[in-house]
Amino acid sequence: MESQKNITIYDIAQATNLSIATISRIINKKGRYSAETESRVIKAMEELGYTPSASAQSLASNQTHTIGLVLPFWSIQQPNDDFTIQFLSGATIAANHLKYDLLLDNRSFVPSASTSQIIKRRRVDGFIFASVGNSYQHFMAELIAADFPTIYTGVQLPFDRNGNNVYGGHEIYKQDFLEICYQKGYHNTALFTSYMQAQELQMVEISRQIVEDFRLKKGLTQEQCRFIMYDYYNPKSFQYALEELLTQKNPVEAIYLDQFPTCSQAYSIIKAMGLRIPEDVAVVATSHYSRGGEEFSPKLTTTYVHSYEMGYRAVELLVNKIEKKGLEIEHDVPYSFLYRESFSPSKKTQNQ
Amino acid sequence: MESQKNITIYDIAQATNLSIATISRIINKKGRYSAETESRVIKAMEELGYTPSASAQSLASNQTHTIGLVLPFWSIQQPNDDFTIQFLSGATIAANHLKYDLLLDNRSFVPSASTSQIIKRRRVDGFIFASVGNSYQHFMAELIAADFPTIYTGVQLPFDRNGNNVYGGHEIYKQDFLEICYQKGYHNTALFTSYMQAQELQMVEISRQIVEDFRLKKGLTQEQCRFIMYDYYNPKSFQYALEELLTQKNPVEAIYLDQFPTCSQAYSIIKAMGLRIPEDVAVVATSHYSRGGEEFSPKLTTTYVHSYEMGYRAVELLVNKIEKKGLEIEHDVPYSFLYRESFSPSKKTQNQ
DNA sequence: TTGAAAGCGCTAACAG
DNA sequence: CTGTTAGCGCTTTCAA
Repeated sequence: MESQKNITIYDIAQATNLSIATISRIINKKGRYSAETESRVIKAMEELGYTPSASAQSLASNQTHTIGLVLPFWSIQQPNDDFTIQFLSGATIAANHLKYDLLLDNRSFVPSASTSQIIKRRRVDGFIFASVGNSYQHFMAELIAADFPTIYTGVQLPFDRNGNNVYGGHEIYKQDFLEICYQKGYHNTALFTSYMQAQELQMVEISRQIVEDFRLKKGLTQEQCRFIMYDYYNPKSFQYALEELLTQKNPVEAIYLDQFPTCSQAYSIIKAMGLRIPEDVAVVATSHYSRGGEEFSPKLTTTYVHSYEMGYRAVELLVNKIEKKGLEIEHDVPYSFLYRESFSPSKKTQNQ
Repeated sequence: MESQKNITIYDIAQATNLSIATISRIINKKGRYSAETESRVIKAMEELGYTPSASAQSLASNQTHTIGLVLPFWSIQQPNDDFTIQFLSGATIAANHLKYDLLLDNRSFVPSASTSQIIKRRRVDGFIFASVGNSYQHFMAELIAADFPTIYTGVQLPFDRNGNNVYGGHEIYKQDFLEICYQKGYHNTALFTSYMQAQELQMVEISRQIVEDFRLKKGLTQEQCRFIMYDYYNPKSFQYALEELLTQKNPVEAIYLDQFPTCSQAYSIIKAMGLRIPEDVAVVATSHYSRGGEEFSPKLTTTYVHSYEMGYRAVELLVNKIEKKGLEIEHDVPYSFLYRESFSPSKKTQNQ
């Protein structure tokens, strides 16, 4: 490895007979300089293969052009997390466009760290919290209170008065499913929620609440609108639950699932019982990428949560905040109800 | 937001009546200083809420304590990528332990960027390329040639003389599957490989090659050991292929799949034909997390690729390189063949 | 339009 | 064991 002297802004100042101040202006496209000077400088930079040092820039400008990204806690190995990977994709692309870097910054938020320290460390210009649950609420509250650029996913939090969130319809799409079923003439429905070891039960409770609220609102019985929690890693648990629903006096006509593997299982079970999808029972599930569901047969109807878009939007919103551009950016990323074969737009016509 | 003066190393030098040099030594646990001084300094740092500025440290020390992580190109939305998410988890944890940050650095590698510029930008101390395919080989070659700390996943590349890779058995476990079937008395086997739009066909070819090589080695016919490529998003394509294999004169006795959703489909199809797993046909698949397969019924036998471990190991190796510790770290992360119900350890005994 | 010079906050010889 | 001092490479007034 050649130990050649690192070429700096001084070298290119020298090469062009200009001062480093001018070079700096040109690098940052800031202040005034003649077009002629600019092209001369750019030429010199290319010839000498000059690239500004990121840390020198940060130190002098007090900006890092870096976004801290906090993802759900990693140490527990869990099955496919489409949300995270899609969110990450979108965030990466957006960061590229806006010329920011993404720092995976779970490290800043160790229990001992104080928010002010995190801010003062000046490692990043802002933070994005992607679906991290409650564990980070404390940090988020402080960050937001300190007016440090912060964006998080999900519904707006009580302590957040400025809408620092990007919302993908999380609590909404399950409600909508129930509503749609109700309107399309599906009379017995069930909403399944998976439970995995060591996962926050809070999510499960939210779903349970949605179902209860819906029942109340429409005056439905437990039988007409069920909430069912099952153990993800115990296929029998799901199987028994589903089989029972399918064989009772008034069998379920539509089910909602939150995991693709479970959908596959559901398909197996239903077919094994000699029932048809969607004629005998309709199936709907959550997906985080657009084609999710197409690999099923019959193709699966999904509530497609635009996780990719959410990641993109989160970065846009954050950069807007960091650079105080004051643009009006929509915080809401609506999900799509993607009708496919497993759920008929109308219950009435399906048996024709 | 209070515009209070930022507290720096000078402030804490003043508060303790020491010089900044001593403070710096204590921050970095480098050089000599008395225990008494140390505790005094630490106390002062806590009281004043001091945190060193990351960019100042980088500028002065020419180290960033940051690792650039390059993941497979994101713009194409694809289904669940367990490898990536697990790899990322492991890398995050390792980086935490070793006190490094992870920078998602697809941005450095835009077509226009030259490797030397990337290095000179000094944004990171080293790079990890996780399963990025051939698109980055050019960069990797230059980086390695320039002796810049670099680690990548997969088999060692021809231009890499130093073993800068971490290997998870990728080309091996499919071979092993065939070998195990052969030994256990499964005589007709098929290895399925999914094909997704816009994905590199190269991966598919590697699998095809494995099958051909195995046939040659054992003197098997096409019927005894098949390679089958199917369209992931066209379930019928898989279904027809599998049904045919199952109904021919000498039906397949064991199949290998590379996608979980496809496994689910296979289960459906097999059961719908009135066949049993594993008595009539055994099923094995790749998984990237340990419990993957348990959600199937009967539980799925998998070749469990330790992606999490690979991520962890990659970071360890890279840091070892960056800090020139010269530790002997194993590059190989063996996969595990996890026997579960869908594949009997012995074909002979299963019908008892 | 350009230049001079004072930092930004920290590290690392070197001297004591 | 501790202090002095010269950078690290760039940004940013303030003058010219």
